[in-house]
Amino acid sequence: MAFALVDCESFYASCERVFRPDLKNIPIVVLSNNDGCVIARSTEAKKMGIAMGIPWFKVRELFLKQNGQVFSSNFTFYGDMSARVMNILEGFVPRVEIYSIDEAFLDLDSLKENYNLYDFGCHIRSIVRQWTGIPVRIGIAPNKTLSKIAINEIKRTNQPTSVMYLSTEKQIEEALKHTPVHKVWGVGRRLTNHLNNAGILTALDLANVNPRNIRKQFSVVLERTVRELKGERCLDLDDDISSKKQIVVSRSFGERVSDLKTLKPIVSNFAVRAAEKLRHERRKCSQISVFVRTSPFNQNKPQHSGIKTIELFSPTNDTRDILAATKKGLLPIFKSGYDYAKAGIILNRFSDETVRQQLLFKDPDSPKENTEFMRYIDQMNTYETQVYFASQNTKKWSPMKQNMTSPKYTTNWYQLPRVN
DNA sequence: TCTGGGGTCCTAGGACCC
DNA sequence: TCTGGGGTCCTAGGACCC
Repeated sequence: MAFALVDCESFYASCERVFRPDLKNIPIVVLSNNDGCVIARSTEAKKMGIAMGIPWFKVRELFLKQNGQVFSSNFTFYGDMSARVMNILEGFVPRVEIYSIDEAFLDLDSLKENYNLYDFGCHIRSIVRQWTGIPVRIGIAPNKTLSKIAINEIKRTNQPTSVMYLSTEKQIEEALKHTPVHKVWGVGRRLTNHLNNAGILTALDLANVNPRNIRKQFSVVLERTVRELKGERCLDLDDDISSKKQIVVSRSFGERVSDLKTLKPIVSNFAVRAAEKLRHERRKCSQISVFVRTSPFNQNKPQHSGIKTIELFSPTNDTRDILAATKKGLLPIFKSGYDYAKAGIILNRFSDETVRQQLLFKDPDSPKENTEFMRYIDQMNTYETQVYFASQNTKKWSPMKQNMTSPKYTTNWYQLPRVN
């Protein structure tokens, strides 16, 4: 009984390298939107001491002086590369859970009993590398939490094959002994403090406590973690793609926004994008939240954050309904006199697209809901937005600063790589 | 000067019901 | 005048993840 965790090495940085072989061995960092902070680093950049999440302005000088290469984030490209990797993985076993853009869990229980899982891992790794150019690590263990531990062990010991199989109790114990408790999946900053105070410093310490006591003192969540460290399987694979529960579209602004006239079209853009995502998932939603907030880093300026949730009479995925609700939600939370730094839309309460609720009474704001109509708009906008809604900001998707983006190598005909 | 975006799960407490 | 106890559902917020 085992799960495998496949984890792409420095994913965004590796993507940038696929079509730029000249960047081999060169430190690479990828920045968040607005070129705000560092969200990915190649091994070389990590060695330079560039921390994850650090604001770019703090390390810029040092990094460029040492001939580092920097990229603005290019999520269209990374998303496409991710889909290619996941597609390959889905060819190996029937049950795959795509956990994040750069990680997937594989259920290996369907394989024959005498199958050599370690060799299988090496095979997967070499195929993914050959077909996509992306290097992956593969951790194999009896459950999800331990497969995460296996990945950490590959990093810690610099395992040359990048594959590790924790099968015997002795191997597991050895790995746990070397894992500080804050590296355990599900143990964050708060819990680390509490656990350390209680004398629990390593994953092995945590594995040796009584799960019932942990539940009483902490939570069921941590109890499950403890049980998994002991080898029990508490977390199953979730390979149901329709199980998504919410869709969020939000951005920080490149420049602060303080008037409603500017804010409205920006938020409308978020709503349009959220509705597109919802239709792409073939779902409808019946609850929409709008939020705005000032920058929490700007302590000497007045702070305000507001969220308004709008309930819909019947589920919809029509952009016009979502725009109408967004407008209704934005007005009560907007207060003038503040410099807003971020806003967003959250869609909740999903149902299947085919569900159509009949209204008992005809409501004056009755939903516009026209699936066919929206389908045509989506088709026209597949590659580039051609049709806008009147309330949108047609110039830019949001006021965002981004200057160092690589080409959309794999998704745009005009940006294909050239061989000279 | 400059600090991401998109998710999940759990819990406490309020509203409401009988 | 006196004013219960037990339950469910919902929401906001916290903690965590990549």
